[in-house]
Amino acid sequence: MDDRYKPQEIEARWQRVWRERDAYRTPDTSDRPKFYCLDFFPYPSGDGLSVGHCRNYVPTDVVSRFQRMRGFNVLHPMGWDAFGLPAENYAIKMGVSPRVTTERNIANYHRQMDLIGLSFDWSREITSCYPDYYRWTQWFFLLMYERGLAYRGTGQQWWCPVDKTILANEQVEQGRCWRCGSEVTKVDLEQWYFRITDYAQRLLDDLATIDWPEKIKLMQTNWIGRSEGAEVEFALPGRSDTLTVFTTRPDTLYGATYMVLAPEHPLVGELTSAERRAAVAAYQDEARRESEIERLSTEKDKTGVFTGAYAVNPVNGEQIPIWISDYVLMGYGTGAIMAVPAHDERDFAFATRFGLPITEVIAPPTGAQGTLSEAYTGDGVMVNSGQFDGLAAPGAAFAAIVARLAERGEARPKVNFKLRDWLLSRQRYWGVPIPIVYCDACGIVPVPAEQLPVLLPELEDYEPTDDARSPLARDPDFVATTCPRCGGPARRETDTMDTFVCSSWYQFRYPSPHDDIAAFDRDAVGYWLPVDLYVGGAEHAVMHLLYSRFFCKVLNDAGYVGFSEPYATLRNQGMILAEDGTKMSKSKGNVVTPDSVVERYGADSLRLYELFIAPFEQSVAWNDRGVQGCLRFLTRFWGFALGVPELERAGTPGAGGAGPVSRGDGADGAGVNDTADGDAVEADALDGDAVEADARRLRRTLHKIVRKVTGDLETFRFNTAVAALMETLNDVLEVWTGRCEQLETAQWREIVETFILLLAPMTPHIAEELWQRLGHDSSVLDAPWPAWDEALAADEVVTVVIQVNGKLRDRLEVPVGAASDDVVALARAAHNTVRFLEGKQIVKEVYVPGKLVNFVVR
RNA sequence: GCCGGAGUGGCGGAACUGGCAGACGCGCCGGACUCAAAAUCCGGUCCCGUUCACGCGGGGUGGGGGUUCAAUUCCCCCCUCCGGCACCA
Repeated sequence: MDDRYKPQEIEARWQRVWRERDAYRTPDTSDRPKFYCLDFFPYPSGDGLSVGHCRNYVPTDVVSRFQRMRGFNVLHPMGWDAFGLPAENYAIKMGVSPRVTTERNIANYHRQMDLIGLSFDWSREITSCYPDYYRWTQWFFLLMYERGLAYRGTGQQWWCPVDKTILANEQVEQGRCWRCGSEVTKVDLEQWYFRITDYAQRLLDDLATIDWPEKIKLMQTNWIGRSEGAEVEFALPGRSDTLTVFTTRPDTLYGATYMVLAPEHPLVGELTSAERRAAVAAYQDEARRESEIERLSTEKDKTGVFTGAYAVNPVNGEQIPIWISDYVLMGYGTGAIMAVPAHDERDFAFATRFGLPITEVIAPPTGAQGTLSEAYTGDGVMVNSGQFDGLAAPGAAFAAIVARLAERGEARPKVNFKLRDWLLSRQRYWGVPIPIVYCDACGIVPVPAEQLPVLLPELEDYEPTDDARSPLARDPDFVATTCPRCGGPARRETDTMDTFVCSSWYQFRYPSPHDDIAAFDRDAVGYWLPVDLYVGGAEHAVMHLLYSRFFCKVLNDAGYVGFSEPYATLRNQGMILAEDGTKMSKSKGNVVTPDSVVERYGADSLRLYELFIAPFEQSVAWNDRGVQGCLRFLTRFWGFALGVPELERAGTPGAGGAGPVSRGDGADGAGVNDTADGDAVEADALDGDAVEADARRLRRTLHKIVRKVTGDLETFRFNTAVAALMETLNDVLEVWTGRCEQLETAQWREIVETFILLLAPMTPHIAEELWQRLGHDSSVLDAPWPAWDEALAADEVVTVVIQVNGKLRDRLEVPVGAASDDVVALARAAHNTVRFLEGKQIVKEVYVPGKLVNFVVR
């Protein structure tokens, strides 16, 4: 047998063997505890996987293998979020069906995942663009519809002029389309929504029950945007209706000196006086034309116009002018505000610009200002507020004012959320058809579940249009149907669903991926879910991760599942940047693929480096030379591992068993090297002779590394696990190459086999190969994870640091548990310490057992 | 602007509860092997000073202050970078 380490050769061989043995098949039932380990649902892009994607897949694979060795029944599946715009855009450009390119991309992803040795159970593969999957996506839509959670609504919506589709709120970032980056505009359209706002409070509350990164929880909390306040009615002179505003500071009501409506507010037309009509209409027009980027800019000066109308402040009966301005948003609260310039920065800027009165009603702790140079938004005491003067604000004042106005029905406590309903219809082809039919007689009719799927037809022409209609609208065979209710002629809905709908429920599909009577098997889902470990990038914090939680809660309410959070533990991997520290991108030509790395260094070295490169959650620049370092480590381990059976065959008697072996200069030299300073002589005395010391030391090292790697894998500290393995191998090889005959062969075997087991989750191919070469018939995949003995891992001797006035002066080796008086006495006499104590008075002695002695001297 | 996170050698990083700063890896320097190169192996590698040398001393974790016998770690102020939100009343 060739004894050189040839990673590509053994990796290809074992991958074939594992495939033939179906080694990654997860049984549906098992006596073992379950562990569901899931990666974010990937979109199979034409660019294939980069080493950046591996930063996600390698750690989850390591955890899956680790948990399997620890006795869990592990579900580690993979599938494809296969609908979406890139394939469709490519189809428009090249005339190739998105189905064809998507399948090609999937095949490539699958190949690359196999190449790096991922242990997916491919029998559970799911593909969201296949009818056997999207049939159930449509079923979920019907479930939402039945429960009153899917509705059609009109309103101003985000429109991406490049992708030619409507976008949900979460999918617009700083006024730009999350996918293509072009500026979005607003259009009025009737669209389909999911009523996620009904779940706002629960989506917020349940964050406390899940083990997710605080950063993600915070982002969701901010996105949901709960704020407590009150609704207050302002009377309109000469009219029977009132103007309702939402405010979080009812305690500032006496300072409300004007009101502002959003330009789109429905009452603007009616309220505007004849002489202001032209100016108001011009402003509304301007606001409508303005791009979202311009409108959202907080830099620009406030703009607005007076409507000529007035409202009555309910606390003091004063008439205050009503303005319109684009700084008030129609989509939040009531689209109208009471403006309190003295205590709100935006109102202050507006009032200053237009010369509106500013009345101070909250005095800061330093006393009332009289004239304000900026808005005071802090806590204080009410002033200029009639009977309420002197109340603490907002604290007591908030409740007092609301209670007083509530008596007359002019105010009520109110909680508002920033979260909006999820707009899910898309005017594009490559998505799930919405299972709805429009009948002239019956109106909106859902397609009955037994008639699903509504199949997505193949088209000749995928080009989207500017009129906000899906390309499906051009296919008469698709559009024309009969009404499921009355049997009369009807038209199909031609919009498709946001692909985030597909990915909101896929985690329920893997336990029963081929179920053709339900979206999922309840027992299987009851066994496997919630997902125990979910891993993906932080960029989906308020999109997929929010939608998916919402779906789970709806299923819970509908009685399909007994839990309301789908992902118990979430972790976000850091990004891998190119070697120059910039983002990897095809256009810059700096993408590193797993293919190129595997070709040069092998999959195990790639995997090891992905783990070693940095803490899991941290972004970091790629460095090919780092992979080289991992290959060196594996090569050195390979040589050692093969040397052990060789030693066994040579029949060299072990030193321990055959009694102390006199080794002359070599052993002495090593001993001196090992315990260079004089203090260490004591340690040797404890352990008996030097031969025995090596055996004991390596046994301790071995138990320590098992403890270390186990703990690190449990807590996602892969980088330090790898570093510790490298360090331990260095220690082991020092004895192995210098004086291997000092240990019994049985101990060498124990060391090498334990090492193989520790490496198995991270570098499965080399582990399996060496496991076989060491004489095992069964696969290392099913070997039990090694245990450690706390007593054997415990140190016998510790290094105690000696400080004088906090400065390091010397070190001392003492037995664990040595009496503190003895240690301090030894420390005081240590040869370097003495120089610093001479002629000084010791005012304090600090002894931290097993750690350090500090003499404070004067 | 607001809310988070992070600043440690030439580079990636380690130091888990306040207790030896720089583990491990890369790179670099020197050496061995080689006709040569690659690979591999051995030694060195935070900065300054001092010593023939083993050593020894001083400084040092973005900057400034503080608490403590002791601070990369805790507190206050400031600077820089990254991420999120962005007129949400």
